[in-house]
Amino acid sequence: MKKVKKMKRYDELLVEFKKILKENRLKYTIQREVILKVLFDSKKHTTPEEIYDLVKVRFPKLKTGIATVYRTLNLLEANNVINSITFGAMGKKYELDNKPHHDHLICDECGKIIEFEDEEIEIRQCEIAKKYNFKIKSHIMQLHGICEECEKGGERVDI
Amino acid sequence: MKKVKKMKRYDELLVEFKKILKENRLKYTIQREVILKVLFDSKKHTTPEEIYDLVKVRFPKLKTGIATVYRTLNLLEANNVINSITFGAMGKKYELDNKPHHDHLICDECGKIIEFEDEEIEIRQCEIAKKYNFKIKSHIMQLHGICEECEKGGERVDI
DNA sequence: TTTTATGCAAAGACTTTGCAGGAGA
DNA sequence: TCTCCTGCAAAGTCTTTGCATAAAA
Repeated sequence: MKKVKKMKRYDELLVEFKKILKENRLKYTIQREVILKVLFDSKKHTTPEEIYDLVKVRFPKLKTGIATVYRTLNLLEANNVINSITFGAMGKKYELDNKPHHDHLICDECGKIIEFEDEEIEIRQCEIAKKYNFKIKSHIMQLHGICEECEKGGERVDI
Repeated sequence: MKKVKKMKRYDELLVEFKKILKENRLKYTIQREVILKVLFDSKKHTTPEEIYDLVKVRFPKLKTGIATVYRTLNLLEANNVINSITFGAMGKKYELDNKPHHDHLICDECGKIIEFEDEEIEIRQCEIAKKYNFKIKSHIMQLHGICEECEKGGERVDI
């Protein structure tokens, strides 16, 4: 039941990604790799628009279109290389599926996201699922509220 | 800490809604009530489009525009009369905030939503929040997977 | 050579907004 | 009367799609 996920290095991730491409008869392109790289380096949850901008800044010679970003994100998500998370009005954000399972504390004031893991909750979730004969594949848990800094009147932080 | 919410009758809900309108110097209109009524009667999570259609079917004489539906939903949500929940690609859905706090099991196959309550998880969430000095205002927990019927190869159900 | 990707621009889906007329307080 | 609402249509977002060209296999 318990699946421990080890943080992958970038080269491992790339090998895995190329394998997925091959299995689906898709082609390796520099745009696809660059988007993966940007996601790998991003330590936060990132919107398609932000990814597009990062690609333009870091690889200015490569003319990458926003459509390719969307297409690649959909591809990566469909193959479980990345996850998406949707906040109220803030839209969809992506992160690499490259760390142990975790959930999120989200500050509704500054938008900051704090990640945490809690085995006890995971266990309880399995029990609940069992009660309903439901087979859990994934879950989303977001605790919304006000973070310590905002409570004290801190500054605005980027997510 | 523990706030037990009793299921309200429609007349109680309406009184509360009128109070909110008054407090915000907003006007009572038949469109606003009708949208609230449709939400009250709907036992499922409902999209703006569905609410719009229901209003047209149930109150055909009233020419209600989709813009009013959106405006009213935003108003109701801002005043915590309704909650919204966002599923992956299925868009935003609303439900009356009129039952004890609960979370959702969501079948990725047929889209069915099963609601459940679990005090143990709520307690654990408070502990986690305390650890991060985070003040929780609300939370979202969705367990995604396959429901019993779909696992057995059941039929498609509307949410 | 064959197939799939890409960028661009156009189209789509969903939601919000501006406005003039209409309804509530 | 004065203010807020409404429907309509137009404008905004965000995302996807069609197409001709370009790049990978």
